[in-house]
Amino acid sequence: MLNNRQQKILKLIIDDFIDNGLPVGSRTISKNPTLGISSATIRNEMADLEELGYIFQPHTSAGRIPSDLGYRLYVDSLDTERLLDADQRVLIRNLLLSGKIKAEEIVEKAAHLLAEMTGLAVVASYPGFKKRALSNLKLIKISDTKVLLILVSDNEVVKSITLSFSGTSQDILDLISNSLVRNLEGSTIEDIDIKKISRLKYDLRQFENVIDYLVPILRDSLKNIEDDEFYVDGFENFLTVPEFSNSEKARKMYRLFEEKEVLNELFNDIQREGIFIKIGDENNIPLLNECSVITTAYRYRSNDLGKIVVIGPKRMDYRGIISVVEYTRNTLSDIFSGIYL
Amino acid sequence: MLNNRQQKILKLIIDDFIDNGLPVGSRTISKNPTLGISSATIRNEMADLEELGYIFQPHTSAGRIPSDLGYRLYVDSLDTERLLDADQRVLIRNLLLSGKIKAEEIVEKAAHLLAEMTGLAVVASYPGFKKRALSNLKLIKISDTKVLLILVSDNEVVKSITLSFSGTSQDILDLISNSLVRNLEGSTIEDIDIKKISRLKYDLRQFENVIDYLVPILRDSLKNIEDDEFYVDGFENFLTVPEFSNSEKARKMYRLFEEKEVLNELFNDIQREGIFIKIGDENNIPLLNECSVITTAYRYRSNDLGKIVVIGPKRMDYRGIISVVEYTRNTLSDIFSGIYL
DNA sequence: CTTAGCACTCGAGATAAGAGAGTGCTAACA
DNA sequence: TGTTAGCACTCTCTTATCTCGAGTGCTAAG
Repeated sequence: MLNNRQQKILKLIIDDFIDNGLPVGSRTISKNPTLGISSATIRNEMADLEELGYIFQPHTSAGRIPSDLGYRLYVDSLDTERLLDADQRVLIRNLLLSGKIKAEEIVEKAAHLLAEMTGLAVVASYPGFKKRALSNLKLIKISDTKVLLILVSDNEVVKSITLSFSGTSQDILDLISNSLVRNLEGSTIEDIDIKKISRLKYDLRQFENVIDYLVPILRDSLKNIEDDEFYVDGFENFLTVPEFSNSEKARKMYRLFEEKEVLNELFNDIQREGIFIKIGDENNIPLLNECSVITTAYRYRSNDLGKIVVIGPKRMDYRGIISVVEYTRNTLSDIFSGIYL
Repeated sequence: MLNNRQQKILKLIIDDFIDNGLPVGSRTISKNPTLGISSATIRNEMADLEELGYIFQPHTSAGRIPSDLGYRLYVDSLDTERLLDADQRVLIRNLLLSGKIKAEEIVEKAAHLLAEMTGLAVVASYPGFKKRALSNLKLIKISDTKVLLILVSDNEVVKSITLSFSGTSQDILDLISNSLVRNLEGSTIEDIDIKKISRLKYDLRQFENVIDYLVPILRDSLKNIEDDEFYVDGFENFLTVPEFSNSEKARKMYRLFEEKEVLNELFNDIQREGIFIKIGDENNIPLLNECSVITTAYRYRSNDLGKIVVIGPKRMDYRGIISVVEYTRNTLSDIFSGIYL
């Protein structure tokens, strides 16, 4: 569609606009020595690029700004070769490996790191839980009226639920826990139903009344487990972007990051393998029509564990950001897959 | 110091400024029928109030704005009698009592509720943990290389810590857990030291090597427990306040809520019983010099459990907000003290 | 002590003028 | 046929100037 020179000009326009945020004029481009053509020629090419929909003018007699289509072509033709130097790689890996070993905390650290390195907002979902197999379970007495149910999945994620449950000793809870583990181990957590739970009745006939009391409570709390917690970081970065520093927009953006339904929609959007980018109107969520959204999934062995979403203005350093996101995703996957043990 | 009429005028000025956010002129005040004096007289009084430091003019020929001192007098002379009607009380109580029974979640719900009802930002600290006595403990195997340590305090708060610890079965972990509970129960969590932990050696001589491996890991992780988690809600409200919608200020504010050291400073400030208010420059944190900060502690029986801090512009509806904060605090204390069981 | 009257101040908003960046078009040139 | 210099034109942004009006402080009379 576009000839070589047009592509080159488009790239120069977008590079310049990403750097400066101002409409790019023909003179600016003509100064580029690798091009060697005058501003008048550039103007002609620009008029063509505009007609084709890759750039537009905010008003007559202004420079050009890339359209969503322009950004799309730009992003698709980026060579996403290794951009990070060894130092940066070591830095990311060491930070992610240092200290924390709780799955949630590692994800949070990765998201925080990404927010800092990209200067954008980052939302991450925690490792999935409901679809995983149960690997361990424990009931712990908290008070006379409360018991904590701890569930461990085979991907090493832990959830705890407080139950209203009174008048049982820790010893009996231990027996029940052991029996439950024996009976439920290996089941997918979302598949645990009352039948499976009820099996423990046969194990522990002597505590029948306690178990009759416990079973419905257990069932209800297992039903209520949700995989819809998100970690948000770097929102403040939106406040520095001129396009969003308008208080009303900033507020709407903040709201967006707090609403689980919207985040669920964002996270459940179809996506390709690897790094997936949606630009402007390509986003289904209207509020993100002025943004670009970069999504990727971190993995446990060969299954998606959770996702990381980077959100920023369309005017962002795609190359750099893609590199950082990709390397962070890979490192995270490696950590969860036990490469670094 | 101030005569009756002056106090009345000051109150009217502040009420008007809180409502409208614009400097208050003498004519506006003179319209008040309960006063029955002309604007010229008001002007004289205003000049006196200004000389005494209770109000000031943003520029010559503008109306008056309350100073910190003015707000202080205003707040101190508020009758904080019951302002909430029965409906609101029932609403708050029911919302806090519905559903959640995990301590952290109840605090979060209360903070969220406060943020919504006051339209301000709310920061809450979770129930204290380190200074409480240990009431239960459990080691749970997560994977071949990780063990989860669950600690329960006597005020029913639960903390979990992931340990790097490999090659032990859940059965042995159960034995160790039981012995640890026996040996440590009742100790303050921050007082648990290597001596106390080491006692379990005598209980479980047959697992001596496992225990030698575990003891330093346990000690280190107990040392690292911190009571410095905060829940923040309602930041978006700052984005609607004209005084703060300036993006640079908003960003600084956002930062403030993310920095643990600053929040620690905020929470560890001296405070009186009940509801404690700091206005403008009374705040030690420079960023809050344009804000009023309302602090209160929720309690477990007769000990402070954690604090709730409401932060907003100095121009806020003190009466209404104090009432809501107070009632929420009391309800929260009642819930934690077991009144509603 | 209170108040009407009045000159004065100052910010906010409207209007106008100019500068400057950038365009599209035309005509000449290689 | 593609490229370029030249030029008139457009539109935003900035700055300066003016006016309006709310509000003040002061004075003098009630």
